[in-house]
Amino acid sequence: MTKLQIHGREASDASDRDAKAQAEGFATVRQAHESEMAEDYVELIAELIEIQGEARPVDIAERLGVKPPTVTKNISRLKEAGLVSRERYRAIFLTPEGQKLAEACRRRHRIVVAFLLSLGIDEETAERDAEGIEHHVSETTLEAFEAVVTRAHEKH
Amino acid sequence: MTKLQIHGREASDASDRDAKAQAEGFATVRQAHESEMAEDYVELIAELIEIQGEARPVDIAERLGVKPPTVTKNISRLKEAGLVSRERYRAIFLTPEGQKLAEACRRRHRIVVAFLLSLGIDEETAERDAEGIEHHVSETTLEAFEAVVTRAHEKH
DNA sequence: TATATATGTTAGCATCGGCTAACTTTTGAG
DNA sequence: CTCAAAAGTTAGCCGATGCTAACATATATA
Repeated sequence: MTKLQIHGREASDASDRDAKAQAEGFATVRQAHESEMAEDYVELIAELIEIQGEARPVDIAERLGVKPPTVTKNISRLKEAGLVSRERYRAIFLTPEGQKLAEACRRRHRIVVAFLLSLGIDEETAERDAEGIEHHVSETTLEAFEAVVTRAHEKH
Repeated sequence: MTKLQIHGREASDASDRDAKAQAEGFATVRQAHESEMAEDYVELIAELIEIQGEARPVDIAERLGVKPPTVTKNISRLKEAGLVSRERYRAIFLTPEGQKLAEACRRRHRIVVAFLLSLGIDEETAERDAEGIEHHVSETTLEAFEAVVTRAHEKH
């Protein structure tokens, strides 16, 4: 097949690689979206257990801004995924795996918020943006954020 | 109703406000997700028109890492939304509104990438993370990013 | 110009994560 | 202890965004 055709694709190897890398990037974002629900829930459940001693659907629904049936449905998905344990009508607990994920999410969240604050962004915006950004930050970028925060603290 | 009950919610006004703010944050993230598809498509269409002279479904599919029928379906959604114009089996064009959105997205994308690079992150990771992050960056945060990039450039 | 191949569309399906309405269970106040 | 209200669940709906299989159209080359 001849190269550089007008319609029949395959312009060059370079743009093929570009396209592939781009496609992988979008795939990564789509995967991140799939785990966002789980991450948001376990993070919130850990938070609620810490401040209230237990996590109940009604509180989760209120804080996520969704209705109780949505929470019920998603909690059962998390149970299937092995992240939470629970019996009908009872409070929700994290499995060891869920705790591990929650801990990682909370660390990441803290770092992203601290990083945004260190740029001079106001607290409310920092929290809001962090909520969306945190799910899309690679470990590499997270470490860079952490370094900035540390440096900002050193300069007190 | 008495306050600070074990089961009957309403712990305090402060935590009520917290919960509300948190819920709004999650709502913002969900809204961002709804516009992500449109933003990714118009951004990519503008890019393809620039580098190839036209945007065809096959290229969009390849670069997004999805199958052609998905592109057909989403393009028709964008057409309904008034962002693209097109006739069956022909290349895709952006309406003035679509061009405006594409331009805003590309500017935001450029800033986020430049910002991550200025933190010392490698190009591939910067591109990958930017793809996910860009949809969740408020104008406030974007300006802070821009300022960091500008300062980094000034330092030669 | 005829036709094989590349491109594009349609139809039909699945999953995810929202919702409302209606029902069940738990809880706490009287 | 009873029973009303709060909390939780179930059933059934919707829209978004993916997919495959089958079909339609356009294009380029023999």
